[in-house]
Amino acid sequence: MADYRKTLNMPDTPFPMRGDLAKREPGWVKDWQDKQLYKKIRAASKGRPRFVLHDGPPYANGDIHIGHAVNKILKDIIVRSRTLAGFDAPYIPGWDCHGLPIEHQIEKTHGKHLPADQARAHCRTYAQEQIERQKKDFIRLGVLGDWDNPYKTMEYRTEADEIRALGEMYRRGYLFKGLKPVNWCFDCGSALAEAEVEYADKKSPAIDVAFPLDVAERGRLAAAFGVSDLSEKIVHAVIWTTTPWTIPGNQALNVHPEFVYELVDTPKGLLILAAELRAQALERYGLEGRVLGAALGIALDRMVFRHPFYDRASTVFLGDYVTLDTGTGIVHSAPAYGVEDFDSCRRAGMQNDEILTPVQGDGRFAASLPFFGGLNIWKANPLIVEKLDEVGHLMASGEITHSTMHCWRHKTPTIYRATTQWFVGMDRIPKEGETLRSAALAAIEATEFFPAWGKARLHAMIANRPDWCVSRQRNWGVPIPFFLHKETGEPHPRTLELVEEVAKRVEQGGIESWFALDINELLGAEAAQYDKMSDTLDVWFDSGTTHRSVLRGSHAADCAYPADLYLEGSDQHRGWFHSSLLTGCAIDGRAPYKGLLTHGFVVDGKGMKMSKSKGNVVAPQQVSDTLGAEILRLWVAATDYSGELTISKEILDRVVEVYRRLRNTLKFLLANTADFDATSQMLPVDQWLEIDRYALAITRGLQDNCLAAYDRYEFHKVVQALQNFCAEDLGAFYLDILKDRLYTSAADSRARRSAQSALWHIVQSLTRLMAPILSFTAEEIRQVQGGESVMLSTWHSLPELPAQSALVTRWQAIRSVRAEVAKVLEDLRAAGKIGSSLQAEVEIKATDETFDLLTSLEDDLKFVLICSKVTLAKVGAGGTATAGSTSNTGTASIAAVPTSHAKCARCWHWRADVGHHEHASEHPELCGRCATNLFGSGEARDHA
RNA sequence: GGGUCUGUAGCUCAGCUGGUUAGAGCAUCGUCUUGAUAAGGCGGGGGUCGGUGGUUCGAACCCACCCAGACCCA
Repeated sequence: MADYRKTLNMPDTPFPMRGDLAKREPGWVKDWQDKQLYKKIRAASKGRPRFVLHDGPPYANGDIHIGHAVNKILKDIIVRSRTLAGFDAPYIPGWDCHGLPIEHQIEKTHGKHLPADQARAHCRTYAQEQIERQKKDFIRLGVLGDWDNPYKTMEYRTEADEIRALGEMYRRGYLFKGLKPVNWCFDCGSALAEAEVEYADKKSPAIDVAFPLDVAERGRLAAAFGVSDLSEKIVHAVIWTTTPWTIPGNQALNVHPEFVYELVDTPKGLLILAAELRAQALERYGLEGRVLGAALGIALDRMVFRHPFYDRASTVFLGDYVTLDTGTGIVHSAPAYGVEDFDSCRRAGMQNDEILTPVQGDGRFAASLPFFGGLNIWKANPLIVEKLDEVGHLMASGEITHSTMHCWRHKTPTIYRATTQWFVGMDRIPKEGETLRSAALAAIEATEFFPAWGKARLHAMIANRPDWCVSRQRNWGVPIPFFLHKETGEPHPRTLELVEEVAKRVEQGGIESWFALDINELLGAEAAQYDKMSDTLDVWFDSGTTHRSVLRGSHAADCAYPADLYLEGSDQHRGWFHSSLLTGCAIDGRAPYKGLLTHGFVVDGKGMKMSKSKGNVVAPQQVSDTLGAEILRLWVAATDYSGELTISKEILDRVVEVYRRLRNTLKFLLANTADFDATSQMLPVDQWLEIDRYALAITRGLQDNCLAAYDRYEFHKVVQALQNFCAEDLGAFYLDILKDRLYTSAADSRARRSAQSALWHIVQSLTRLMAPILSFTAEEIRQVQGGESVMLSTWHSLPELPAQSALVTRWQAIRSVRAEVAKVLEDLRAAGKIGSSLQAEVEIKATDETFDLLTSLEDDLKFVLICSKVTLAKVGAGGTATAGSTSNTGTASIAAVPTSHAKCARCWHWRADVGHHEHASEHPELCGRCATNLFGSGEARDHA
């Protein structure tokens, strides 16, 4: 056979079948940076409506993990898709720089006893190093943004603006001083964070103490226990404690509302004990007892007892936290020295100023405390036991070795101690407007949530949260720059002015300038009456005020307020979404965002969370280095992130398959439009063949779907749509049919240029639709085409097409018939009668409607069905075919038989006119259509 | 223990306000092609819709409980 291959228009493109992504991506990334692509996009977008996605700052500690990658990729997809949608969508990445984890990191490497200013200096340097490491990894993922000018919460200006935000909240009356129990180390003389507490064994006294019933309550008590007569005996509630030093601070007793308590007659009077612990307790006291009555804890609520040696009340409050593990089932409560004690007393209505705080920061009782004033609490322990014995309220005394909290620096025991802290009040009435809680709840209503359940989650949290404690006793943080009066503890009357003075200094020299500030410099003669606060702000206050320090501060020119969107993991309902909402409502009376988008966490293939110990961690760097960041991006996009995102070897393998399909489709499109010059060879749509117009119609359908999905941030629908389009609409249908025309008709014929016109538009549309997700590949396509970055364009504008929906309906019907034909051909193939479908001739008997439909395609029907010959016949309903294998569709009966003709050496159709045409003498192996396509005026085609 | 979610073929996802034999792509198996070729076409197999009860003429979809998992609290 002669070789006619070189007479065909074969596809040709430098776009490789394999992406070789891991190897080539770093080069592309560098190229984008060298060309300053982000800046170019900014310039090209200038003047368009702005869309601001405000970056939630990752914490500047540790290398990025898969969760960071998901977050940044989602943001990038949004920024890119909004850019392509015609917005000016800046992206200013940020970092959260202050806080305990960094401070700890410095303590680990430089020791635990560094002077504060040195520690701060190390923290600043360390944070910057971490930022650089993370930045490199983020950029590697293909994330576009202003990486040369990110925001950092440790930027001097940002620190200053945060202080101003605090001042504004103070001015509006949301800040107040209150008490809160914190871990306290006497050797540090300061509060400890959870992470600074270690547990170690300690020997403590263990004592049982009797609290006498207030005489006024005897009647109520008798009734509660169902006892008619207390026979003038003294009644005691007995508690057990390992911290005698807390007895001077006792202000209440706690019982569990659902436990059974008994009134027990003993030689030492009537004792109240939990039924379950009575026997043990009596044994400890060496007493015999007789149960007089029983009552549920709830019956004892608010019953008043007396302090064992001070003349004051100790009232019973209910507490679910009371257990029956040890002791008596009754717990003594010193609200200043225990978290549960504090909470139960506050819940019962005790005010801050009612709470007794006899223990000083140095571990000694206040001088004014009767009996024990000035004593160190540990030294006072035995004296307190003695005192209890002396007054006759010590029921038992022993020792216990148990695990208790110790300072990680000094290895000495720590205590809970109520200290003065600063709070943002949720329910305080501000100087003007409503409470912060109601303002925040209203702001939630005004916010759009993706997905919708985020609203319920945030709402529940805001509705139930306690006041926000914003003060911390730390070094590496933004200061609360207040001066407190030495006697009253109240902030200076000119606090607002002073805050601005401090802010100005911080703007110049960072938070360090506050810590270095001499109080005399700002207060002059008043200095002697005031203390300079040393507290810093909760780091959530740092990131929570970026709507002011960044959106309206350092990056105001590139941003807008309020932001269109905040996007973070679902944990941020209690984090950044939450803190930003509170500061936003306190400062501006509204949320700093119009919309909130949340994504789930990454879990392994079995739905379990990732952990080093389980060995199921997938590192983004490793995926980038093996499969390519593009695969990671596609995985993120293909996953419904509203729940958990699952990742595993198999899942990534499947994602690679999706990528290959998309890539190869684009390769085919590029290869078949390589010789097509859109500016000079593009045909107007009305000259296109019908199937090409249909292809345009479904491309528009795809684009509409994808744009709507991008608009709703439903990227997995984009991926699904692109994949189905490439596989079904293009690969299995349009392109399969098109190959004959593209390859065999004359290069510059209308038939071929029509196809190429459609393909060119499809490439334009697809390249941009995939660009937000497959950003590397989209740019690679642009390079092959010799154009500028795809990110400098907007969604492709497809040509207008009249009667589009009728066209789609019509071809949908044709495709249904085609699917039936394919089954018949498969039967023939399975029977070994044909190989290629072109070897078959098809006979379709159709009812009127289908007959007319197929007839309208004229001779081009055979191309649609990819067989060499089709004959049509009209039958009435229920008509059957006779020859070959058959299949009934309801509208047509289909038969297929192997052709009896010869195969054309060029177009591979099997036709009667092979060797029978005017050039047959020179080209006996060609068919008539190849002869006219090669030497004549070309084959006439209108439909396919 | 509380709050907010998730659970449909091996994988990723559809499945509208409950209504005929639960869909798609990928993977898998078979096969064709060798002019998208470490590609492409065609066909087949594969699901007790997490489980159990209930409401209903009818439930993947509504209700209750249970199981497994995620995030945030306690």
